Amino acid sequence: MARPSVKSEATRARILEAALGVFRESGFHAATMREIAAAAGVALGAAYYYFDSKNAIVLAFYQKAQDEMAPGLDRDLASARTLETRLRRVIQRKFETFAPNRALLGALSTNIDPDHPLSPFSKATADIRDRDIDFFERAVRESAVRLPSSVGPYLPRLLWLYQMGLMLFWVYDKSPAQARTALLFDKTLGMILLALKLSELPFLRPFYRPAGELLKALYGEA
Amino acid sequence: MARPSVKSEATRARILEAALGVFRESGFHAATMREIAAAAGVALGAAYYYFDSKNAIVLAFYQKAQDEMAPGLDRDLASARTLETRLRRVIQRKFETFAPNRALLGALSTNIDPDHPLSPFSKATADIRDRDIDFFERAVRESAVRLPSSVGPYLPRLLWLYQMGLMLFWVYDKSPAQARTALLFDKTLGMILLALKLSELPFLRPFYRPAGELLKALYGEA
DNA sequence: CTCTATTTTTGAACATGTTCAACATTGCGA
DNA sequence: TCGCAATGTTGAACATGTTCAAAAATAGAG
Repeated sequence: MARPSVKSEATRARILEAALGVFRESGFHAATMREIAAAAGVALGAAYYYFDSKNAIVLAFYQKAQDEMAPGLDRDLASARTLETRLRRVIQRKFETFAPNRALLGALSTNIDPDHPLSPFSKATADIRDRDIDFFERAVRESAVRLPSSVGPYLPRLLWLYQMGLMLFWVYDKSPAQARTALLFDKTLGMILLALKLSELPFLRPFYRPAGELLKALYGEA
Repeated sequence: MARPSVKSEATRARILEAALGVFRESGFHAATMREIAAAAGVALGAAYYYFDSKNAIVLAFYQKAQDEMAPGLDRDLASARTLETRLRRVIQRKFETFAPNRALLGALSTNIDPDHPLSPFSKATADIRDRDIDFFERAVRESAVRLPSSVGPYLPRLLWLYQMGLMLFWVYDKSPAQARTALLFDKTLGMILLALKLSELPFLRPFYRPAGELLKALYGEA
């Protein structure tokens, strides 16, 4: 009974690298599994031995990126106290991590269908998603900010959603150096934080109450 | 030089109907062009003579639905004055129109990639989109509501985006009778209208100013 | 080392979206 | 009515994601 060998791992890595290369070269769609296999120096079938599908390769890429990103995120969170700085750093790091493969990220996040394997909302990406949300959980939990009880429990998931939207915008942002995304990020983050502060004003109760009710109904108690 | 004959139109319609049937039966993905052609009683190639691609069939479906929806929307807008009622009716009608093909709509809106033909943001869907936005333009323009100048010009597009999000949520809403979507619709529409009213308070300037700046930068002057 | 079970590798085969060249039908001017 | 150009129809052919049975390499027990 042979255990996963070093050689096997190397072959897998080689295929993954080859795939990323081909993806960068021709884009996710135009890239063919035959090209990828050829670039990795293996037969077509071998690619399928290591990865369930072309989609699965993209998932593996994201998972790897997430692994590499984690220590940096730990540092980010360790060195900042205010919620604004914490969020800014966490999201900024995601941008930086994926910058070299910005286009490829499109293949992963282009699908909204929760039944599609590559959707950010699918079961196949649940692990990835939970790990991602966890960083926002930490960003919120250990920060010195008073949260309205109506949104508090849902804030990490909402922030993840917000950041997901930003990433989507970024992936397809054709402005130089993705300046539009930078602007969107800057302004909206400010607005979000201001909205959280304003939620303490009794005056604005009529606005925040339905939001709280809605979140409770959609996400459940918890 | 023969002009498009009645017979030709009939064949096209037959293929479209057959396709919708197969889509409803097996879902967009599982449906094959060969099935569709067979169901329509034509050869595979004929389907491609009338529709550029499988995707194009979905576009044709949406376009037809839009045509059928237009008179109703006209009536909706003629018979309501307040912005809330106008928006509620317009969006409600879209839900009702697409209800029988809710799942199929997923095939159209699942993709966010602006380069994907079936994306609500693509060039291929620009006509459809513009017509859609136009209804929101009318809903806003002829209504008796004071709009903050900072968002006014962008409101139709923003509302279209909002409604797009609702439709997406709805398509994948697995709750009985899509009750969750109904709740989301009800609460968020109320919040939007309240937000528009609150925008007149000088007190909340710090919140609305960045929003206006952002919209101006992203959408341009206009 | 030898043998066997497991892991890895291979490429043919299959299904399906799409293209295309050939064929059939139709409309119309003469 | 005849001939021809435009329109409509056909199915074979192709590319590509995926499956699979068979072959090759490998590891470990004896």
